[in-house]
Amino acid sequence: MPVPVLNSGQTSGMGDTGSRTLRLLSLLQGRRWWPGAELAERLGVSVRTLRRDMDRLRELGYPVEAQRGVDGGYQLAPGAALPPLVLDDEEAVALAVGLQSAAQAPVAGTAEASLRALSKVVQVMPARLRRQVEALRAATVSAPWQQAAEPLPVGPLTAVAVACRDAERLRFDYVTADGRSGARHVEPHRLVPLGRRWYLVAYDLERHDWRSFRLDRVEAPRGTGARFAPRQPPAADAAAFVRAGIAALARPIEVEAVVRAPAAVVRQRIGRWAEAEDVAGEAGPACRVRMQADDEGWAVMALGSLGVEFTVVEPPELRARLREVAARLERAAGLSAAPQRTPTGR
Amino acid sequence: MPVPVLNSGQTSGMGDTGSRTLRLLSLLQGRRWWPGAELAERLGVSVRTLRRDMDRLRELGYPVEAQRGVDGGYQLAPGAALPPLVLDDEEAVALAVGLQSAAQAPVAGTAEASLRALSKVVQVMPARLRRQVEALRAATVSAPWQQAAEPLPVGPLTAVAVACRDAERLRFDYVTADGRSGARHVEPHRLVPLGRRWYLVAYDLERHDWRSFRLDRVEAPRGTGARFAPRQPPAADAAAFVRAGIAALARPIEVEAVVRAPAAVVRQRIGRWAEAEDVAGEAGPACRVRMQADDEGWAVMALGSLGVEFTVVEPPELRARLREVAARLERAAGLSAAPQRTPTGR
DNA sequence: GAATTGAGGACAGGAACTGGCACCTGTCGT
DNA sequence: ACGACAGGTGCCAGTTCCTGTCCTCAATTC
Repeated sequence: MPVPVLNSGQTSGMGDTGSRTLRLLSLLQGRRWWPGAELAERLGVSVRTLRRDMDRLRELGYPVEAQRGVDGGYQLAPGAALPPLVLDDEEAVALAVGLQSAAQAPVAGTAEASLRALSKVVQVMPARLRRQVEALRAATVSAPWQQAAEPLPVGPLTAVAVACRDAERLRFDYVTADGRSGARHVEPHRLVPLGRRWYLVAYDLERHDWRSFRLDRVEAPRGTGARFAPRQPPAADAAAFVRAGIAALARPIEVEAVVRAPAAVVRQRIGRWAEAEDVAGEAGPACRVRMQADDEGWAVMALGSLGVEFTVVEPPELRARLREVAARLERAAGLSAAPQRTPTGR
Repeated sequence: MPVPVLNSGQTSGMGDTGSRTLRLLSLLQGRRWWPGAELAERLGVSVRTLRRDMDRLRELGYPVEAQRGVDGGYQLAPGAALPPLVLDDEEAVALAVGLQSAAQAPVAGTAEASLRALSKVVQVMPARLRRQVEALRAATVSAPWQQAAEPLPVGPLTAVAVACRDAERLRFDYVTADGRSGARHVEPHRLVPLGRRWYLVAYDLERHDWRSFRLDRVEAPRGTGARFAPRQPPAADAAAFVRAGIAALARPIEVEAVVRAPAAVVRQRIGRWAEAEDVAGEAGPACRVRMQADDEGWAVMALGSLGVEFTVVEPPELRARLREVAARLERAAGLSAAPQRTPTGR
């Protein structure tokens, strides 16, 4: 039957209490305050039964609060546990888009949880909604200069996450750092957010060893359907394993700079990607900023965007890059408005 | 047996089929594949009853798929409608953080939906989780240079959204553009995402007229508990009303530039905030970019971050700003590593 | 104090749920 | 091809639970 969501409609004679309870939950989530009479009418039951439904909800642990007297009503309050969320299509799409951007740029502790939640949603999301999410994803470049972290499509990300969760073997094509590509067949162990990227720790079934894969180099991952018994992981901490692996290859640039602004301001702006500590400056507030970047352009923009004076301390190469960008901006300012001019661009 | 959510406990004698159905849903969402026997055991019912539960779910519209034979099992597939999501605490926090950042930087069509979903979650979220969200929010500055959109705390944003949804009067302090602050008492009508900000369209009960308020200037909004009957809105399209209001005051800068890169690349990087169209360039690909910004620095960074040559066409003032930034970067590059130097900064 | 609105007990009829059993139907391994 | 496995279905009997109605309280507002 074409049930929209938890609601068969007028329900002429059917007295299915389970579905009704969910509808009630949905109604309570959709508006803060409801008069009992209206709820009863919407659910197609008597007021007495509505009260019984409320009792049921309360027994299940939902903090349904009621107000008596004139203008009384019911309301769902924050409680100990989170009730099941009943979302409509638009909300689900928004949720997926939001969660995805949260998963892309992993915040402290929420990355894994974001991914788990995202997997749950995507797994049960109708195909048409998934297409919407994919379409909107293109619009959610979180930061223009953050090209290092190209947004991953939802599908692959969650596909891998689900495979990890369910201990399902995985096949994909992988492009190594030196550009060679090849098919892989692995037993996925865990997804690790590190820096601004996701890494997959997995047991490579052909190389018979543990490997870590950069997720943005994983192409077309697909579960094989074959489940496996979890192996002894290569390290107690999967993140440590990945860190050890990538430390051997490309190490990110360690940037250190002195910025003529209070540390608080810098933290506010660059946030999680930098550490800032105030230093004594004889010319107004200043702070020392340390950050990691795997792209010089990124660091330049992050610092330049602060809008205050700064000096680069640590990687001398960065100065050349700064001059380069400065020159480019200078050219952009100097050129006439006419689009045709010297092709200095790449 | 000690089921976390949706379960009152062992329920000695009560045959709570509704709760069990939800638990089943939760289990199915938490793992892709389940053998029937295990599910039955977890739910404490016979396999026969489990099958009936599956039937129930299917009747409710959930696409439960089953696999027969050795190694068979059940799995919840994407279907026509979205089932209620059963999330744990961490996932809920991640969801709130993600949705909030999605709501902060409104993407095309998802802003309102994000906010709706966020309201639903926050409304029923236990206080301890709300504190976690608030704590994590600080870490989610979406883009360093995007200082224009200081992140709004979750509380106020959703408080206003809920008040709009439920037609509840609202009190708050408001700081006008010229710095005066005062208490307001309004009937909130709608939240409108415009540019990178939220505006509240509301009927001001003291000034007896419709006003639009910039949400980041709204302080400590709190619902009064008094509900009101919706008035005739000031305009069919709330967004138009806001647009008319702010057009009278500070109009954003219209930036036009020619960038030496394909339009597709620019769109990818600056995404939703700019329109780009390819133009014929005799020196490689080029495109004309139009964007709105209410901050010159923003525009400079957006363009500068593209990493390619460009020229500013439209606001001549922007060129001065470009030179200024270029000079600053040049100074940052030229200065010695020692932090002490001429205080050219502001 | 009256009106409103939720809380809760009692009751009777009826609907629905549960477990068990038999049997069918795909799927996979031997 | 055969058998084991696991889900699908029909049926039955017993029990439970749900629902609407009627009535009385309790809290809140005017």
